[in-house]
Amino acid sequence: MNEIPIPGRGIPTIASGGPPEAPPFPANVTLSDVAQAAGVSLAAASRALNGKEGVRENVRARVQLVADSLGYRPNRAAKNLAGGRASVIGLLLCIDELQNNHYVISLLQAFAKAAEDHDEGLMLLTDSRSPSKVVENLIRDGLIDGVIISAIALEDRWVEELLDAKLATVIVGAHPRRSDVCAVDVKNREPAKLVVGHMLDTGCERVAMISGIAHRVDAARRLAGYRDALLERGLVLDESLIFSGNFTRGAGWELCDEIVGARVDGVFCANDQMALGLHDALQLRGLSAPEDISLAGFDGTSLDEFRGLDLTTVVQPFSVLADTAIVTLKSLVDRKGAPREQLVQPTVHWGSTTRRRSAE
Amino acid sequence: MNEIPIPGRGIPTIASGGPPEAPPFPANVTLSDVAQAAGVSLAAASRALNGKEGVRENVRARVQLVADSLGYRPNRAAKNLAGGRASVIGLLLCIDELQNNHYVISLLQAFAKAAEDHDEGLMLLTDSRSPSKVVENLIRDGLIDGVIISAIALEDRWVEELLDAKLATVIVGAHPRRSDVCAVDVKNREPAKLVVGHMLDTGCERVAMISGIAHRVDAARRLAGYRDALLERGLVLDESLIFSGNFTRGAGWELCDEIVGARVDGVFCANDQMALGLHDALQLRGLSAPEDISLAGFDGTSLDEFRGLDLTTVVQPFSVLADTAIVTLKSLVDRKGAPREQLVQPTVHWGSTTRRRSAE
DNA sequence: TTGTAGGCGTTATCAA
DNA sequence: TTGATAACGCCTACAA
Repeated sequence: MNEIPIPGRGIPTIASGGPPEAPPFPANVTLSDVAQAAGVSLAAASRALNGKEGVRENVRARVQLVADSLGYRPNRAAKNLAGGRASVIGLLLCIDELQNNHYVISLLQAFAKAAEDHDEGLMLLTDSRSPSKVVENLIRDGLIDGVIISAIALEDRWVEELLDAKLATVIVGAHPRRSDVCAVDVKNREPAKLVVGHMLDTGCERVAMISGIAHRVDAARRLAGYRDALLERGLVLDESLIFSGNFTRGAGWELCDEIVGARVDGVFCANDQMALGLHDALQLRGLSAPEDISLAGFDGTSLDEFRGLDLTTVVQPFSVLADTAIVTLKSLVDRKGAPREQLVQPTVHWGSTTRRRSAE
Repeated sequence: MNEIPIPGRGIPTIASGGPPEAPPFPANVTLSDVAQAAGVSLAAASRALNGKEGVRENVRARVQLVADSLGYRPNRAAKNLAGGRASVIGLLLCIDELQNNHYVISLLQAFAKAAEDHDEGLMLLTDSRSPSKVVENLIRDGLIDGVIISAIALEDRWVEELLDAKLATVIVGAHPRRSDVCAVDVKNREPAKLVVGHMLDTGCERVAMISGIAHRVDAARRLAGYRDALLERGLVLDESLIFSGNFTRGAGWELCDEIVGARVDGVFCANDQMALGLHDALQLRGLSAPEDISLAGFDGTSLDEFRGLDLTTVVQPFSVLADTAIVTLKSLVDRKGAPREQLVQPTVHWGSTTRRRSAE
């Protein structure tokens, strides 16, 4: 065992004490450097640092100390190659959605933060090539431990291929058919019912809905919530008040005429984007919310709109969603199993586009 | 040399012919598998596949063929560990900018595509932690070959730290002070001048400008272009017509009153977001472009706006920007050197918010 | 032009 | 509880 510091590497011994003289970026210090400095074997150092058992507590503490003082950082490539985790997760999104879909952007943002919190790298995967190509790469490249996919931002065939592969996968949102996959989603039905109910309870008599893309699970659930609210109050369901949208701002904008023509006094939109589009169109017609029409959305992605607009909306807990998804994925990677479906509770932001309860 | 397929790995020999029986994802085939199947050594196979010299052409062809038929994919982690390139690049952005900054989103989108074209992985790096922390990780983790940073989407200290590190770095945009770094940017001054000139040449007599964040290079250059256009036509520069904005939609919205009060008949905005905000505000006042006020922006991020709005704007060639940046970074990683500053030519989209040339 | 062998930094499997 | 030692998959001198 050669205890002499390797020339050129400049490994400070513990005795020489204190933090390194702060060269901006000390030469890479490897596990073997740490082991040497701590006077233990490579294996012991590895175990100590990874929290595995089979190390005396005082040894573990010493190794940890040395590692810290040396500024040791494990090399992820090596870690990965050696069969450990890569500590990198993939996030698969529809690249084109990024442009105008605020939900996707918020998701991306949340995952960026959550990944950092979990000390995981975040690899951005996109769908511009064929699914199988990407999936292949994912699995074989050995660069990531698992994938998180946004169901709603991806064509079905993508999701299918991914799920059929044996890569650890967590889906954010719900899959229309498959239940053999871990999914993390926000509750859709309940809060939709809550918001619509609120409109009905604060003076609205004809509440319309702009629904989302028909075949999507979240859209269906929000629509169900709308129905729930009406039925619960013994109101008849007027199908002509359900306008079919597509989650885009343009949809809300274009449906304005029809909606105004239907003489409604409240509109629940399946997402904020459509609510915003509708709001703009209404504004141009000199109509405002909630005076003329109560307005509510879903997602909470428009809270920071620049103008006064303070939309009532169901706020997705993006950070919780991301965090949960990552925890689930890690658990999957470690073969610890994970719950099939986890529904996260959103909050409702009661903005100024709906009336306040008279009781308040 | 054992030519017998290793049990459990199921490596199809060439003789057994054709593409594998399409198990969705054949067991990982390694370089050594390829070498074995091709009847050459590991080293030879490596050389052949990596285009290094010292391999007979026919051997190279054969290895390539075998590799393809086996569906060989190099393991990036191993490649990286062995000192080769990781084939992963980092993209460092300000995570909060993602929310409302269309430029950043477009950039991200472009890089996602470009990275895929170059067969590079894209690691999303964010600025939520301290710079040095991230930089450290980048350098030591050994997962990425270099970083691309968006200058305008990052605090200066970030850029500084990154540049001071010895990691291969390309900056998209311009750095206010440092010139010792490779930068890729769009031309700002010329096209700004062109657009403003167009407004002046098509009947506008008082053209205002909403500038961007003062200390940013791109903002300064666009402003310079505005000045150029006026001066070139021998017009006096009315400083009161330069309104200071901050690149947000809200800025355009809020400046509307002032601008209308200044009795201008044209406004050049330092980016599209401000132009959109201004447009909305004008529309609410019953004013429209170009009848009342000619309007132009910069970036080209609003072309797909949902309503009729067809804004005249300088369109950034995002894909070219991304491609150039990646090529430059790769060249840097390979220590081949690269040009200090590369300016990419944008195009101008002549929309309906400015008048047409009378000649047309 | 080829092949052999050593090493990249970790983790994991064994003996001790 | 420890510590050698063999993988992991690849690249690259160096030797043949």
